[in-house]
Amino acid sequence: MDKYNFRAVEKRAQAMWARTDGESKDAKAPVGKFYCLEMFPYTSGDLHMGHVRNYSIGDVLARFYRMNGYEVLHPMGWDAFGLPAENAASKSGTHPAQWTQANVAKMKEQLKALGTSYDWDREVNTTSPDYYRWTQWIFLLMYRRGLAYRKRAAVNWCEECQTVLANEQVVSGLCWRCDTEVKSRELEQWFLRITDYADRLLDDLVLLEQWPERVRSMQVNWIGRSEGAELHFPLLQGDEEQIISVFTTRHDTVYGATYVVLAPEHPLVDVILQNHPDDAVRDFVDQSRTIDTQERVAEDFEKEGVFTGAYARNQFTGEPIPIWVGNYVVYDYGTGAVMGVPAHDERDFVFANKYSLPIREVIQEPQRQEKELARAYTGPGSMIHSGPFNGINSDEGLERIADYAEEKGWGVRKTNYRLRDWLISRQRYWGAPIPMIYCDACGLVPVPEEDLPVVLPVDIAYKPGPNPLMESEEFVRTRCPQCGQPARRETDTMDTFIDSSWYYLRYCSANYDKAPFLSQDANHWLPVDQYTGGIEHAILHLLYSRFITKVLHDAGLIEVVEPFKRLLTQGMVIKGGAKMSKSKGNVVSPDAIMRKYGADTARLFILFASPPEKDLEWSDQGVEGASRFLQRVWRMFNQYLTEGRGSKRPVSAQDRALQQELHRAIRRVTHDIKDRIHLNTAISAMMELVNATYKYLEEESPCDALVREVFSTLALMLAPFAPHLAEELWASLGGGDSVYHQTWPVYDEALAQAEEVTVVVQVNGRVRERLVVSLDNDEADIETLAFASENVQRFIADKTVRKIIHVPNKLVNIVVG
RNA sequence: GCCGAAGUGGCGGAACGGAAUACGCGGCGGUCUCAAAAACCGUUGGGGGAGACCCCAUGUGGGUUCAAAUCCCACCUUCGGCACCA
Repeated sequence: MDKYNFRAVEKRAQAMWARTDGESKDAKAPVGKFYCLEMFPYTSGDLHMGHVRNYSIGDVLARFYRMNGYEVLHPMGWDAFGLPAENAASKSGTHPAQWTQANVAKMKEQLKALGTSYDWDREVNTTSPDYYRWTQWIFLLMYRRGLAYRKRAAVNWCEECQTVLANEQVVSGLCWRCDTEVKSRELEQWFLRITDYADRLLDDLVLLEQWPERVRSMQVNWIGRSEGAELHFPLLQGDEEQIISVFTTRHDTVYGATYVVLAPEHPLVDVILQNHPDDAVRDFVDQSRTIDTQERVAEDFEKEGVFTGAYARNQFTGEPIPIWVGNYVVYDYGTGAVMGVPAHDERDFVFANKYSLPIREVIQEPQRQEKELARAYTGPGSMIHSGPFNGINSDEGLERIADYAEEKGWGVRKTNYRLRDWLISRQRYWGAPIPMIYCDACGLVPVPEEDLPVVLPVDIAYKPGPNPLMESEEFVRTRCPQCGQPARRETDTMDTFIDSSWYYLRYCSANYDKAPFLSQDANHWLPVDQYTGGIEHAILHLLYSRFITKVLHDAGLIEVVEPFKRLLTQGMVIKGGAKMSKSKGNVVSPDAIMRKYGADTARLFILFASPPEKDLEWSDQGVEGASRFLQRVWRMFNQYLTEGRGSKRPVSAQDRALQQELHRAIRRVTHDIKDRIHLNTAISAMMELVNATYKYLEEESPCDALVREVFSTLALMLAPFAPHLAEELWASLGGGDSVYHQTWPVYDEALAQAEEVTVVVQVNGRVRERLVVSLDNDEADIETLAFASENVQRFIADKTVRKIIHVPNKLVNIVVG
């Protein structure tokens, strides 16, 4: 018996696709459009198993929708700017451009070997001037719209990467790329005003019904909207004009505010120190200011404070209250100052007890027994000691106090966000240059659109160390577009997350050279119907892309407000319980697997082993199993078609049973791909059909027409998963054209229905008998049969029948007691 | 601490109010073979019983229901996000 030769089969199929490339794109009279997108890879050099998983899932969907008559956009490209290219260049002496190009070539070959069906006519590469020209264009658009600006601020600095990082790129105090501890540095940098969009980014999450809950919740956390009020506490001594503003979400407790605390960095601290010089305070402030943010948020960090000697007025009570400086107050958040309400805030309670500050209860805790307050009560309750608000419930008090504060001018309603503006400057070479010019006379001048792209010089000798752009006279020296005088170019490049935050738009008009994209193309294809990629981008890439989409929408360039309609975040590929990594030595190379078993097996295993969104444990035996299944299918076809044992004869019960299996399989495979994207169960449905067919073929005389129907359907259903084998099987059935030019099989509900069903008979919910009866049998007859069962009778015995639950064609439950 | 996800055979997982353990892996037995591999067939949650059958089991404990892996409440464990955020 011949063995299935995957090498020959894959070669034949790929040669055929190369010939017919482009044909499948032109669906005649499409039933609709389907934009099927997978996150494009960073060009690190090799495809890893995570990519194989990602792109296998996407390819199944693209092929499935094509066969279902959709006009499918399934593009691929390269996220190719970035630091690893520079690091590799430092190590090997290859120019980042060369390194990148070589990697693109290799990865593209690997993708093709995997049998993916990308539309390579739309390939994009973020390092190509044809691409980053438009990245720069988008930057200028944002600059014009007041969304790109420079400011001096404390920023995250990674010593290893020699560049600054956005907040999103600092993961628990470490650089997202190299795990180096991030330091704070005071620098002037470019920012994008993503905070202007905080509300919309948060509110529009409800539109993303087809996103995983956890991604949405991560974005909610990240944006961190907090609604409250800013309340004013005028300084009593010294300069009466000075006001301390505090942010609070519990302004209902303001009558209990017995002190205020300033962050050590707060500017008023210095003002107070001038009026109340005190060495102890000075020392405390100086010391606190040097403590690292990292250290400050540590679990065991001791909350400490010192009284400044100054007082402010709580305008609600009219009382003077002491002003403290506290090392736990974060200058970056809110106003950098807080009011202390020890009775109703846990931190304040601890702080007040430590420094013997007065504690005043202003919310009555319902049903409290003890007279003494043992800990802060943070729940709602009736307001007390709160002047005109006594007796009001604190929930309502929030509104009433806010109104009162605004009326009196003692404060305003205020919403705060955790989200910070997006820091996009990078002191790196391998990125898109920020298209700005510094002129001594005119100041900051944007590069005129017609001068784009600002080309990244690639003919310079790359060497490790600081950004070589700074030393490139040729790059830096330019003329001011406004006055024509000599000027300098910005040498910082853009965060590569900008490149990837609009690539899905570029695909729509990949070869258009007058604009980043044509609105009509974008409006045709967007939103992306199905976006597939790793969970690691839950915040970074997905938040930035949503932001850019909204900006482009506001500029009138696109209709959609959200770019990705349905999101699938695939799980990691792990081995031995850990993520595959070189350092752990548990990496399985896709090349090796494809060499040994072929692309179809690699795809099938990775899709079968786990549902897409869960982590997938790699199993060599599982790969064997996938390979065995494909062999089994191939052998079944080969054997039957060469032996030709089929015959024409009247339809038997066995024929009917197989036909039923067939239609059930179509129903399940279709539903599992389309509605649930549970590709593992779709595959198991096909396995069941193959098992049933093997059993059927063991019979004396299989019905030829039926076998051929099963075979051709199987070839069609297998096509998205094992594209090469499917092509071979289709050809073996005499189908001339590619299997992808066929339409997806349709199931017949009536044929999927069995003529005989098993009805379960329960007594008090426990199964006691199974009846095989014809479909839609008379209910009374079934109940008679049920009661006739000896075993059922045993459990009914002398008890009284209280109730009979009858679910047609499923079960009868006899309740006795 | 807050938010989210998940706990099912030896393993990956299926079922997501109506037969728990589909499918695959692994194990066991068989056919073929001098033998092995491959392939094919059968079997495989635990316990009891000669057997018909019975009992127990979906992280733990309650609840709703004729019926719960599935719905509700509480708890435990694991993973992920956020966090002196006022």
